[in-house]
Amino acid sequence: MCGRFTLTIDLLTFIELFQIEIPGLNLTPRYNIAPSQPVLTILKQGSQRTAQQMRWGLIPSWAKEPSIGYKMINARAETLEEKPSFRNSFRHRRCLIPADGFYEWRKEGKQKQPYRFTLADQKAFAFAGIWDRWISPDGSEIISCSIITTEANDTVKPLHHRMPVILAEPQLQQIWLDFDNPGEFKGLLKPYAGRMAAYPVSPAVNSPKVDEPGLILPV
DNA sequence: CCAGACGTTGTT
DNA sequence: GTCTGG
DNA sequence: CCAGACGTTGTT
DNA sequence: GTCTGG
Repeated sequence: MCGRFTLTIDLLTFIELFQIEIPGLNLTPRYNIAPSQPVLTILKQGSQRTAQQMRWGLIPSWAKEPSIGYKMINARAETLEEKPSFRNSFRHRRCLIPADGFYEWRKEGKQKQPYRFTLADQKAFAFAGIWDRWISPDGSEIISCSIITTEANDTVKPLHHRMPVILAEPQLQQIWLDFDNPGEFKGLLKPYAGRMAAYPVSPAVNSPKVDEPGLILPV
């Protein structure tokens, strides 16, 4: 599962890691990115990469109401090829969603204790994402996205049985954007096999309105 | 044929 | 309990 | 994901 | 838009 994440890197790191320069991009560090908010994504445009702000929570093009997006923040890797809401996006509209951490919660007594997960080296990575375009009755457009989930790996398993698909290697990220043959992606949508780190953080992160550096400090 | 759903997570 | 908002 | 709202009537 | 249920 993935319902909250972070992206705290600076612009130079972003350019080096994702091989894309976006004129005028203001990469404000984010410590609590929540569903329904705009997220920074990377997609392929011809042979180039381009960046696009999207709403997190995929609204299928045929939806009558945009509120359906609140239920579409994650898409299960196991059923991507079948689900009417995701299938065409999976085939034709994949994206990378840069991040350097994500949160999971565990009930501890009556409290919900949040934990932050990162790669062991703390470097930024990308979630595998899909997107769609929705046109409202008045003609305005919303581009929205969903984060793919898979089984949890050994680091996440103690907290939850699902985790987002993490693409850490630039080569895998490129394949995710490029493939047009299903055989090429099968290996990508697996629990992350590299080393990760996890630590408890302040419950201040529970409120999606809070977005400040203290949220990623260990408690 | 038309009507109605289309999703995930977590909890029981 | 369920939906919307962030 | 979690937090917070969830409604109508009538009055200003 | 496309699939499932009736």
